Amino acid sequence: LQHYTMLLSVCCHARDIDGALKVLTLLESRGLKADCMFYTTLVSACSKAGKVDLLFQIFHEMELHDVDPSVHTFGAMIDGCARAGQLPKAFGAYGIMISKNVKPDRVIFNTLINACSRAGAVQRAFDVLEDMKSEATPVKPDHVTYGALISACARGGEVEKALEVYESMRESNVKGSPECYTAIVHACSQKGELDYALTVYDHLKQDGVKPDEVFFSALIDVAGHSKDIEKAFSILNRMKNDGIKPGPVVYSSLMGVCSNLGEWEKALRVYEVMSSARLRPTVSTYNALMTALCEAKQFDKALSVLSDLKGAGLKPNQISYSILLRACEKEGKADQALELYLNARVEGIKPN
RNA sequence: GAGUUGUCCACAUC
Repeated sequence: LQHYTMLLSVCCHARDIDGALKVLTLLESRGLKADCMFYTTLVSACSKAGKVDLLFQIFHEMELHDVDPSVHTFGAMIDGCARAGQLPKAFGAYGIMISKNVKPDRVIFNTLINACSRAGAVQRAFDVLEDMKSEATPVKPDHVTYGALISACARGGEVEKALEVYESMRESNVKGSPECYTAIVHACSQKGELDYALTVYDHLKQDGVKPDEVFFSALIDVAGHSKDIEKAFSILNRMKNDGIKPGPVVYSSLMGVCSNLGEWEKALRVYEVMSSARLRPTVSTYNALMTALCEAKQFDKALSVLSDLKGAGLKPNQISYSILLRACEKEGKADQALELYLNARVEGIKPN
């Protein structure tokens, strides 16, 4: 069983669901019995791959084999339903859990809150918060709870409410994670509230939380939405002052800002800075650069960025080709469009 | 060996 479980881990890590299922078949063909963790790992893999039906099939099989699902199993199920945008099913899984007398823990409640968040059911997320507090043995919100709630409000466009949650987090004894601060900064970006976002940066330091790259990336994005490209670039210096090296994550955001503001030459400069720092751009970095170039009618440069992308050993994605195809459309380059389209197909990219 | 929160890039939707 240990060996098959290791094999399963490998498949799940590679996001190879079919392989993962084969491991189950193999294991059974050898007369072995999968245990709860094994099934839960499978359920989690389905969850990440968005395969809800398969997820329930595995759950069913688990029951057939008399393996009792644990709170982890239900957590993975609820999350899988949520990722697939199936809020009723998520609560359905929760109901099954209760009926089996499995006690919901904090992770379960956090998962439910996140499920509501993804479905845009902000009020319901707060209902879950009340539910957890009024359990027989009350479950206290933690940093994940706060992060999920802030994100729920931000997604629902309820920035004021997000701020309330954020403030109550800071008033509580719960120490926020960088995610919570990033979420509130992101909420600011909707309103172009650069000043408040920078205040959050001060809070974070006051609160003794170590900012990470994603946090700075969010700050850069807010500066971009406030159309302040100088501020966006200056965030890099703040990072360095905090002893954090700018990496591909922040450069990717910066590239996005340049692109949104039509600054294609600055975008190219960012690209050069990245290469001289020996940072590997991500696909989204390349996409942002191609967008900037296409909007500036620098189509040939955009094409050479595409070949850089491939040369770096990365795979262009659906977005990469959408950007270029749209540029072809605007400039009447039908032949090039067809060629790109055929390339995309050959590379296994499905049109949406 | 298993479950939960954060950023950026095209399009579409509102």
